[in-house]
Amino acid sequence: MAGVNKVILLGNLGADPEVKYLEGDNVVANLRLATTESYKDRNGNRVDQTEWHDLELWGPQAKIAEQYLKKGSQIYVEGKIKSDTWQDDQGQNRKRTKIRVISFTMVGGKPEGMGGPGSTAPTASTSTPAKQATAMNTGGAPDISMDDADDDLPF
Amino acid sequence: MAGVNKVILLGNLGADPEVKYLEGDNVVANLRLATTESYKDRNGNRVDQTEWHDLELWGPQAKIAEQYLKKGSQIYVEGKIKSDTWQDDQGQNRKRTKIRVISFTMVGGKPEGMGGPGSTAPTASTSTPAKQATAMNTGGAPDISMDDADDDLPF
Amino acid sequence: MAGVNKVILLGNLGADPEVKYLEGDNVVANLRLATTESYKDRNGNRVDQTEWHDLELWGPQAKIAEQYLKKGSQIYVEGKIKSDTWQDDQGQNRKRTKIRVISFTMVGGKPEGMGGPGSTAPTASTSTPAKQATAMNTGGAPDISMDDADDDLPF
Amino acid sequence: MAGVNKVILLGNLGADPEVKYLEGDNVVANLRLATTESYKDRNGNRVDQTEWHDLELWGPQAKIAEQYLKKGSQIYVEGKIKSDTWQDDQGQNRKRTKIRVISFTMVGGKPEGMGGPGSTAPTASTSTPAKQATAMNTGGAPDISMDDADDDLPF
DNA sequence: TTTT
DNA sequence: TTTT
Repeated sequence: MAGVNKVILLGNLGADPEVKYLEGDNVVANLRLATTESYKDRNGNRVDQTEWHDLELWGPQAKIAEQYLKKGSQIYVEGKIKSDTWQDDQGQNRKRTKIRVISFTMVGGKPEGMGGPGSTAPTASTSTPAKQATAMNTGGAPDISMDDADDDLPF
Repeated sequence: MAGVNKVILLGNLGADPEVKYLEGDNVVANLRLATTESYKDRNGNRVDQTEWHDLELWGPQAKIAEQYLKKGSQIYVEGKIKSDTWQDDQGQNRKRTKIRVISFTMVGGKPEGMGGPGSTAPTASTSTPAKQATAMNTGGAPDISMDDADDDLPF
Repeated sequence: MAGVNKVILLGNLGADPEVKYLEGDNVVANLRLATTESYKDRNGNRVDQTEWHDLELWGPQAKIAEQYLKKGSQIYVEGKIKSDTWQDDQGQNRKRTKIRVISFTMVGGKPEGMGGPGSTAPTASTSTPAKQATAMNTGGAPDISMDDADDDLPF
Repeated sequence: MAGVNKVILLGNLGADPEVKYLEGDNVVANLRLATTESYKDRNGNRVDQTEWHDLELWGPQAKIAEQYLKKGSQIYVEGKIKSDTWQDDQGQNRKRTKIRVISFTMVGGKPEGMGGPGSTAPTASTSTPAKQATAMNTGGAPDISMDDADDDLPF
């Protein structure tokens, strides 16, 4: 049935991306993203509330994340909620929820360590012409709008 | 820092709302929402993938949900991701993620038992006049756009 | 530079789709969508405010719209804002804004005239196997999640 | 009827905000926002496509925009589509579409001239204590999540 | 556990 | 011009 499962996040990475290269050309990156909201409590005091999100990126996006993102990077993300369920050692049902990223884009300009000589490897755009070039042409700040609908990923 | 944490869902309820009346006028409703996505696997076979979401509504929204929603209802939801973390009996860190609903609206026409004179329980609108009226005045089909930003809820 | 231009609509069609078949296999459908919002004015009177949106769909989506949507259909839409600018006869700059639909889905169950014998033309799924089938397999209610990023449309 | 009319934009201002102070305490700000999308045409050449959006902000938001935003600022915006229709001199029906901003937030760090002690005009926070403080407390980078649903604006 |  |  027709359904919509959409997540939109804007926040900062709490750590560098964790990237794993799997067999069969697959790459997965895991990111920790903080979204912070400020509000006033009933006494008028400002309170910051931070929510931490586990993001998962696959394929070319994982590589771009590895290359350009690091702790503190501010990104805009579109994705969907995805949970894993399993039984733990005690036979209890467990559930873990993460965000499967559909697209993301860096905001707020280039990361500090970027733009220096050789820092944005010019070979990137030639080695993976179509999608990697996307990142190169924006001057280092990856602008990723590719849809992963056809990725046929193993889950 | 400025952050965005937004969820948009369109799906069907897997069960009737579970509503709890708490001390101090507070009401909370929990909903189970299914969003189903269809795609083709690498063999061209159609696969349905259902994600189950735990929704939480507070105050007037909880009452409207109790009044109008039931198993099978199709709703559009805006909310935000919210996790609880705690330690279980074994001293392990646990996390549970749910969707705090900001606004929702029923889609696909009125529920079957609705629309006749007096069919919308009059007690609901008297207990919380202002906002409940929102639902009443649309002829029974709740159209809820109220923001809960000022609810000053206990979390 | 990285940008986001996203529109999310849920509303009803004010008229049947207008479909044009162009040279070179292209098809375009134009829809008029109403989104209605209810609010209370300063006197506590309920006011309905309707916004009309011009939607534009291309290719397989246009055909699915032609086949399944009609005046009154309730749909959920994701798209982006797109304006045309030109000079009119008086040499004045003119601008027209429409929504280029990325994906849409019908909500609220099948249209009335659907489901009967022959009503969901079986030839549709064979003539455009991959994407048209998406609509067929949902039993008539089109569930369209295809991205049109690669359509390479003439604008 | 229940409807959804939601716009999400991430882009840069093409000019400084234009702010008008109206009778009766009302303030309105108009912004020009560019969202740029990159794609490859059928020859594999990268093409940048920029869409310009007319944003309209009212009340406290207009003042915050005036105070903190300027040409080039990168902002994330949520709003809704709103059109004005009228007849021009020739008796022709005309339509102009703009985005009524519900909330916005600056991205990419503070503006350059900001952050020092006293650098954020203290008069702003006193004139509209509650909401302006939102901007003050984030260290100058306005983080605005207020809903304008209750503004009861003159349109 | 929903829906088509 | 839709819908409730």
